[in-house]
Amino acid sequence: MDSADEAKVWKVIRAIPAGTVLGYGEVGRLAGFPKRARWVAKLLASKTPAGLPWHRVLRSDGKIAFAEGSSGYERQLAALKKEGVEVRNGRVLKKRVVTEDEHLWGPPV
DNA sequence: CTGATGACTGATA
DNA sequence: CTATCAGCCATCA
Repeated sequence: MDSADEAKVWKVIRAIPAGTVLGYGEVGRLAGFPKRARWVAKLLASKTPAGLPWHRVLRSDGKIAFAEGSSGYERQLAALKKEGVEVRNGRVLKKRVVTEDEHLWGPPV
């Protein structure tokens, strides 16, 4: 895994609009890695850059990936609510995704 | 090399 | 709706 691959992932995550969420698998797919959801999760677990909106990344079913009650869970939940995302019992309602919007890959940040 | 593990996913019952 | 199961893939003992 080169840092270039990681950079793609960061770029995708940074492109997620506030109040919107994406799944690990979707982030991986948009970054060009269809079957690396776990790898993306691993990246976030250890190499998350400062300022990255990692809290906008959830499981495919819209639930927070952390165990309920854990510190990470609390932090992510708070951050999501703060951005206006509706969360019910650890699950995000009306999950809005950016899907295949190519403008995502427009001008470099 | 082998097997276990994990911020995962999709199919099935 | 929840519960299992089988893939998936990088990392580590």
